Amino acid sequence: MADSTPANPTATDPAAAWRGRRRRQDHGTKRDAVIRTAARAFDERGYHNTSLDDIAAALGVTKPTIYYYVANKEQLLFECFLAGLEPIRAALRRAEQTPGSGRDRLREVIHDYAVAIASEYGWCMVRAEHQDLGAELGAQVRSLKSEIDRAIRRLLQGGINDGSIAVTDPKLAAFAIAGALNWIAHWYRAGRTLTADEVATALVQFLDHGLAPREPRAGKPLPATARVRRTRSAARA
Amino acid sequence: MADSTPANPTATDPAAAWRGRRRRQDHGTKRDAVIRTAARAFDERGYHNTSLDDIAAALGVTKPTIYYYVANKEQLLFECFLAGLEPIRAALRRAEQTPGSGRDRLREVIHDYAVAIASEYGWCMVRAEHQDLGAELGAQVRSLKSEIDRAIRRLLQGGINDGSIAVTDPKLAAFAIAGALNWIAHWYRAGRTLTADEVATALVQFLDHGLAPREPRAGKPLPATARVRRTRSAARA
Amino acid sequence: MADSTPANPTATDPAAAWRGRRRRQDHGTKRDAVIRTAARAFDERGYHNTSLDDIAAALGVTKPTIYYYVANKEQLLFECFLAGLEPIRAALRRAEQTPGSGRDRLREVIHDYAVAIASEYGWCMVRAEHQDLGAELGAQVRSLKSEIDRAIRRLLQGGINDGSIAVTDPKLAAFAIAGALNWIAHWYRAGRTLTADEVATALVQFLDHGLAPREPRAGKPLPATARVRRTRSAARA
Amino acid sequence: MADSTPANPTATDPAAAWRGRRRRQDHGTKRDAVIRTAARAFDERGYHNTSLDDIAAALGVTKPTIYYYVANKEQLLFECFLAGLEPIRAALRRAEQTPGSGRDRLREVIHDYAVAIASEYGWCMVRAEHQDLGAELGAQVRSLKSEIDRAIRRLLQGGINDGSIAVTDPKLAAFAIAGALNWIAHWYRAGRTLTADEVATALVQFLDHGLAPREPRAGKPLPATARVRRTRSAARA
DNA sequence: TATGAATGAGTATTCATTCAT
DNA sequence: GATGAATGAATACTCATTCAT
Repeated sequence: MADSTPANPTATDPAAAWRGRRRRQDHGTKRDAVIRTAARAFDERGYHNTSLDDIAAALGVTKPTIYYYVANKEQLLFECFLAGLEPIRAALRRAEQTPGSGRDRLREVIHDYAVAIASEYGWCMVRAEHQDLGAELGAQVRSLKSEIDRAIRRLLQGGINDGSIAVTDPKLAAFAIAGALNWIAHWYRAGRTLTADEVATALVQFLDHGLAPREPRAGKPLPATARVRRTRSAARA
Repeated sequence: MADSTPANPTATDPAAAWRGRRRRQDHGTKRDAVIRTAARAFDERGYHNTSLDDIAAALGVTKPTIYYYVANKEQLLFECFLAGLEPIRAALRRAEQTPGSGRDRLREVIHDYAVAIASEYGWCMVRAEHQDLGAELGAQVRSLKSEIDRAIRRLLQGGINDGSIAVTDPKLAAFAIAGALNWIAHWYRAGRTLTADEVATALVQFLDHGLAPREPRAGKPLPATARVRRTRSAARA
Repeated sequence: MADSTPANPTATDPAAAWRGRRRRQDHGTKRDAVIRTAARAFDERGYHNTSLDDIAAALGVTKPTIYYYVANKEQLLFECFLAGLEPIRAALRRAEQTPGSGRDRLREVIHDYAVAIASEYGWCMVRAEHQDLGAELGAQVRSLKSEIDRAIRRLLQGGINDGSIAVTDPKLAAFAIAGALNWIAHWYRAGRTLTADEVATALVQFLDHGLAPREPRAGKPLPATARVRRTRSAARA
Repeated sequence: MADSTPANPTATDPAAAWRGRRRRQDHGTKRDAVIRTAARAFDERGYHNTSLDDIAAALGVTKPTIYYYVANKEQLLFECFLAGLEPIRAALRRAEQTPGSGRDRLREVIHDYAVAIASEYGWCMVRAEHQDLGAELGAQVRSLKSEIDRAIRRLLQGGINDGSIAVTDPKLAAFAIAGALNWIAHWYRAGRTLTADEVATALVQFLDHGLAPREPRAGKPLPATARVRRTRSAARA
């Protein structure tokens, strides 16, 4: 699912996966193309308003072909979810291995989380209904989501403990943060005014300070270096 | 749609609207019952996984009866949306006529907005897909939603102007706030640990200050009186 | 069903039957209004595309009211059929009591038949499907229609016997004549260029001579007096 | 749609198209079978009294299969119409390229038209209601029908000009002729006493001369050769 | 690998009809 | 006489899924 190779034609045009003619290894590429195309279609039309025929058509393939790559529609949605979730989990793993105040580490996570939600998989992660996944996969999704929720609460608690964060109710704060970030999937469209990175940065700032005017010496500016790593290929996608 | 009468049996058990035997005037009550029941069903199972038969069954009525009260399923979803939206619009109207700093007024709105989203109509307002409403109603919903977005931005700007609010990007701040609040529809279940009012209050606080530790004298405590009006019947619904 | 009274407001505006307030006798008038309105609706939209609600709406009445006047929708179509058929049967009765050559008498019948088909009941007589009437009424209609068919064949045969008519196959000739006349229900709209009487006269002429050029002395002109009785109120309706 | 091959089993038993096992190319045959079966069902029970399940059952297939071949029920009716219309249009094309008096050419057309109406598509061409086709297809049908009407009027006018035809009003004559022929769809059942060709011939004769006794030398007999081409496979169908 | 063809199951919607008032 | 409210039954249409090729 990773398309870190910047020059990956199937990332922007998944249907291209069926045009090239290099036999071997194609399977993975094609499967990714199926999933990515599904994610886009779900995002545009919603899960139930997207038929497998729609997805097949977008891929320039026929419906049964999709079944060659995924077991069924449910599975397809699940894969979209996983694909989108991975960068968030990576960010959390990174945060756990990074030194720094709870607040700084949380800010990092928030930023990367925001970028992930702004991806084409945002819809599948945020707006897809658990009921559409059936008992089995639905439970898996729920579990993955709550794992993330717990990780964020853990970061919050860490910040509270080290004095870098002050929130009264970490559980609700986690929900608020998640909400503000997940909501990106509702309004953000890539290619318009803002890049994913800009959105992420602005949200970090808002969630960091809230509405209240900053006191003179508060909020020592985020060390510039910390932001350098950003600007991944996905950021502008 | 208003169920200000605290002792309204059909608010908790809409099917009751068909059990009483006072013929006339029932029409409005019954229609409300249909809409409320639909909202609950959509919330539980999602729009597409809820058949009109499900709703009819929940009401103890047959399917065509639903068509006696609303034109079609789309319309039904739309009515749920409107029913849920009304308290938010009322809160905004109230805010516009209330004196006070932009920040105080926005806090009020945030609180009431949160309570509204925690209602049984939350799902319909937040999670329903515009595509499911068709061009006509979809556009109406979009327009109503953007009206609210603009109102919030206006409050933010007011606060920025009067110095009570400090956000760099009011547009993104509005999205963040809306997201944090709308997300309630994803996780809140009435009747569990928290009341809607508690959730609302906690979110107000978080959005007010963000993660940053409060500086000594900052955030003069919200005058206690301001919170008095709260605790409406809906708050615990 | 007869609206020979020229000044009958309910003939052109059946809904008027519910506006007047003369209690007694109204029943018949209202029933006629129901039937006439149904006939018009069936003509415009077809039987299956016309709901009883449509008819009720056209009458400014509610659906159950219709059931006060007719047993059911089938019955309603049947009544329309009967209403339209009556003038044709009258014409046939008249022909049987009229002296003259078979050809002259048939011409009379053709004329009146044409006018009847051009009425608002034309559709119900010609285009309604027997299956829509159910076994019982369907059989009645079939029987009435075949009665008319037989009467026409009898007239033809009379003409053949008295030498005024020359057709090889009276059965097929009867079908051809009926077809030419019934077809009026497909194309004729009252109030446009032609009156029913003009159409009738033209068809009489065509069926009388066919395509073949008339021989010098053939077709002694129809005595002018014979045409006088024409021009009934219905003719222009 | 052409079943020129006399030994085409699917012409009489469309369901046979699903029994053979020659995969490829069947598509067209099967589609024809669907249309032909629909035409028969509509003829027997009427459009609205025929469910797609009925048609599917007659084909020994399930309902969705029908949707594999046609877009919807409307479309199905339209295809029946087209299938039936084709021979008529062919006849008109032939007439335009044939020398001879207007009257002779019209007689040819009348004959072929009659045979076409006597086919299993007769009902769809003549009795189907335009409203059942929706705006789009309804307009197409209307246009095709009026094209035929105009062609007949043109033939009439040609005959009038060359003196072979004498009708006062070509427009009404065209309606009368069309009516006499279309009416076949109401009364003719294949396989009973008369063949389609016999009916056609009789109607040609009647329309040619009308009721009036033939004058001694009028109506030079139709050259026998002209009738030779007749007797196509469809004639008895 | 991919597809043409088929189907089972489901669902929104319509409407004639009934009946208590 | 008339109506508001309700319902049973029917039906077009969709779509995920399968399978032989």
